[in-house]
Amino acid sequence: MPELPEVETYARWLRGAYGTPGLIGRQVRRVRVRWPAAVATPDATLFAQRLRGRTVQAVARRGKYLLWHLENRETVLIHLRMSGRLRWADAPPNEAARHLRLALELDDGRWLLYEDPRKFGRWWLTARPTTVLGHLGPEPWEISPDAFAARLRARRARIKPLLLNQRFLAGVGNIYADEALHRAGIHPARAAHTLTSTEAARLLYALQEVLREAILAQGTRFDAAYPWGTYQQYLRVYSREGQVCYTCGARIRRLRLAGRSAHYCPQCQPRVSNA
DNA sequence: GGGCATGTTAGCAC
DNA sequence: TGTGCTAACATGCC
Repeated sequence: MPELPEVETYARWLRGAYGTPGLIGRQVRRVRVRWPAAVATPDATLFAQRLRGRTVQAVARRGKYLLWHLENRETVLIHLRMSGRLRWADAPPNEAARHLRLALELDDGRWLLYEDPRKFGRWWLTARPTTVLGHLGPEPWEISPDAFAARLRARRARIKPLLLNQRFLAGVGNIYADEALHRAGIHPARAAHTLTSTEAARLLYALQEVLREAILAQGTRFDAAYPWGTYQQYLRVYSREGQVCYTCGARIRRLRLAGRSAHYCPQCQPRVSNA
């Protein structure tokens, strides 16, 4: 579920924003792995051994990954995928706790719980985070409009699935891809190389704006999978199939592209160039 | 029961 | 090599 704004919100929360003490400076006292497959590397037993006693020096984000930099130069990486979530608890997790996959006790007595109903999320502990992150493309604010336009010209894929490709661009998921394409007036099935440089620049700015606004809103809350966020009230196309476009009054449509839903306004986002 | 889901990857066809 | 399609991962919701 979480895309860049939701993961960024988690990173800020783990740094102690939003009124709860964070993770910075805390030592991990105990590690309980309830679902060993949640740990990608090393194996769950080794992961627990190596993480115990470590101190978190900094929390960062890259794309949709959360990063904890430890005092021994190792890094914890977490990808929440579709349904992973984190929360604080004051007591050890109940043995019957449903969906609990991993739990950490800190030196201040609190527990950080990782729950993941669908079991898609993964944790890594490594001295070389680039082995996990190396494939990621730039985030939308790490590329110039000219460079972005040039990369689009080199691709024949349709623009919407391309925006979801983390090698091409890091951090953009289904919600914000749809929202940015609508804001830029670009049809999701347009071939990337047919975008003019004007359209490419408009799309890049739209991505930056949508993500920045969503971070300010602490992300988008749809169900129990993500506890915060108010951006759902600003969505203009995502999950609005059949409803009226706020811009032009046409009915929002849904399209199947690369196995994912694409929501768009047929009037604001024509199939031909809109430069 | 069927279809859907804020994510990612592998295998295969073209 | 790039692209698209399907399945897989595993579960819950409508």
